[in-house]
Amino acid sequence: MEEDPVDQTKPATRRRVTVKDLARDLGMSVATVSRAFYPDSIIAAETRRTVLQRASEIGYRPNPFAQSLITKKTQIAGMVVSDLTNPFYPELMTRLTTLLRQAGINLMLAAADQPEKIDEAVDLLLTYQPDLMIVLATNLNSHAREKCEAAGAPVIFFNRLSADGLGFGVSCDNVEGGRRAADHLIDFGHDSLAYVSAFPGASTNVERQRGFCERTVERGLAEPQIIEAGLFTYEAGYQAGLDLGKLQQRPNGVLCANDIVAIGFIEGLREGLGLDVPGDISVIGYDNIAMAGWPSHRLTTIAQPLDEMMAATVVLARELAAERQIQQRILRIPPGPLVERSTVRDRRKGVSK
Amino acid sequence: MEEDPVDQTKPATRRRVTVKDLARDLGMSVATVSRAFYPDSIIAAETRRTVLQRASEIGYRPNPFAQSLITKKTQIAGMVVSDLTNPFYPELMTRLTTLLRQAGINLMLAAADQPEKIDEAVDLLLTYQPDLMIVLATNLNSHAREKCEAAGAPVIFFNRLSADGLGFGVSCDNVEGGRRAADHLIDFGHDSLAYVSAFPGASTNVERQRGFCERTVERGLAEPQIIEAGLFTYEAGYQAGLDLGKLQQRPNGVLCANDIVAIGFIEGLREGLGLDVPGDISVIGYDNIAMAGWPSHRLTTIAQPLDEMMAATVVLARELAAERQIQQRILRIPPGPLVERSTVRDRRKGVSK
DNA sequence: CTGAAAGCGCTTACAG
DNA sequence: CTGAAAGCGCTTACAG
Repeated sequence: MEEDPVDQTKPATRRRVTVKDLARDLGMSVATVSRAFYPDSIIAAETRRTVLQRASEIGYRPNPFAQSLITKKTQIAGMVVSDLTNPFYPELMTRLTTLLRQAGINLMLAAADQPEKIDEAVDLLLTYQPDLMIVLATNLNSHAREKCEAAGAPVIFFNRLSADGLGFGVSCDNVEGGRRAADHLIDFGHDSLAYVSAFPGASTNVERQRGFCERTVERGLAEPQIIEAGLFTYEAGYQAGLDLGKLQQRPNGVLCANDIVAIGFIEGLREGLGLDVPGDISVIGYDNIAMAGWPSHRLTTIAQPLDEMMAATVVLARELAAERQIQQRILRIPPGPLVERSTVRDRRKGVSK
Repeated sequence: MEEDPVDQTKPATRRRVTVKDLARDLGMSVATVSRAFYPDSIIAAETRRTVLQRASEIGYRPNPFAQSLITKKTQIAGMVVSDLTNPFYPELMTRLTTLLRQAGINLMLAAADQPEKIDEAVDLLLTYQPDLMIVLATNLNSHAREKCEAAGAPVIFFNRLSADGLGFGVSCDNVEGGRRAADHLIDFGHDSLAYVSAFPGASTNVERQRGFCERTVERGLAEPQIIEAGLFTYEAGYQAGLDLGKLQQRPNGVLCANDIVAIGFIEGLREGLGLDVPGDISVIGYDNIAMAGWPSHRLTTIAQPLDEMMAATVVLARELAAERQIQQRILRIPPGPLVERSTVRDRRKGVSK
């Protein structure tokens, strides 16, 4: 029947519809059409409605590249990650990306399997003139931070703060979290404590340790012993478990720098040293990742106030994507609750349980 | 001493250096300067050297937005993810991002905590005219795929293929992987097999199941029983473990759709049914994620040929970012080896082990 | 091989 | 409130 020789053999040129097309279609100038997309610009309400209406009909959306050439804003946030083996971060990334999208901000990724290579990745990303950077799951040195700022992209440190305390930061009160862990252990009759330390340059690690140790001493116990795991990984935690054997006095209550370290640590204790958790030693983690709730782990842990932390980040990101200069600041969110599961034993004497 | 009143109080205007600046600096035209950055353009080798040299001295890099306005290429790949709770994907993301960066391709993220919302995320991303999309850890419906292609972004499905078999795909030979698992179990004396199925719409799941079942029958055993977990998650695997109790005949060898399901499944068996793995039942996973090697799991599993899969993806991405039209194709990589750990027992009679 | 000019798709003073 | 014009930072025919 061949009634339809319209088959477009040309290579699907899919020319995007442009502001000119829409203007012609509406019999308006491109200037007017353009204005309809900016809430602050002066344009008749009726005109705006017409434009927006027709735009969505024919599928017009302003080309963000052309926009950014003029506005110097890209609505792009750079997300800098490295250590994605800690499940805390993937869990976070999807949600944060979703939230930012709802605020009209797109995420470009700068990742590096080796943390030292993160600078190169950031460099390429900077080429795209992101309005801001969000640093997750890695350490960004001051030099790199300055480079971002020089390129017009202020940086938000999520969860960890930068070493020099500059830049924007969103983090929970890790000192307080550490204190709570100490209280919990001591309340439950533990009298010999230890802290499993992870990356020494990470503020989270340092602060949790400080809170934990401070509070322990305040409560009249000896300063907790420190076991250096060195990294925020399962493997490092596992090794720390083995290393516990080298301590002169065996602690009966331990706070680990985070959940993934705690999970490795407990395995190390069990497999390597044949110790029982919580029978011989009680262990607390930090973060409350999904895995902490798995039957194989049932880890008692301090939760992070994730929702609040993300909400704060989005607010910050919106401001930075919209405005020019904002005062740098650090946002501190109170720590989440201690989630009791099965890795802390009640050692109180005379307490029937 | 106040010898240095040079403090730049102006708000760090950081005007980016532009092609004009560089041209003026070199006493050349902007056209010539521009050409230096395109290997294929006609320009004296000497001139190119000079330009590139000076460019890197004063920190000039072409503005990709301005470039893309003309070239219609953005060097941006959209990465579509959703289910990041499966550790397989985060492990992958960092490495893939790194590799793509080395090829000069930047990654923009489209994520959604609920898989149904992925379309909206893709929509916003499309605004940035990515040269291609890479789909990971989620299902993209045909409609969304067509939308991407209509917007000029061909899509590469990584690990999973699209339901309709269209688009580009990089995946290992999951049928063969399933067959190997069957062979291993049968070689080790198992005679009653089962498959724990995950998301029914995922090609990985379907193919592994098919290979496993086919081979089992070929070897003369009864068709494996199917336990429906429904999702690629720990929780689904755990529930499947409990559900095993409902089977009329208890299998002694099981292949799970992937590692994270297998880990949950084993826990379910242990905690819920009091069964011993591998004493009562042998279990094999698929992927060989880092967690499979942890002492708490020691999961026997079929490895994915990740390096090859990523390399193939990068090659594809480069082509798509550079050229106009490329024939769609599916790349099949042979499966990785079966990694023997501690979740499969040797049941052969008369074999001293 | 190089340069002057047009133009990519937008926004934004500047007039009216 | 709207339109004509300039210009963002580039690339690419087109001449030479």
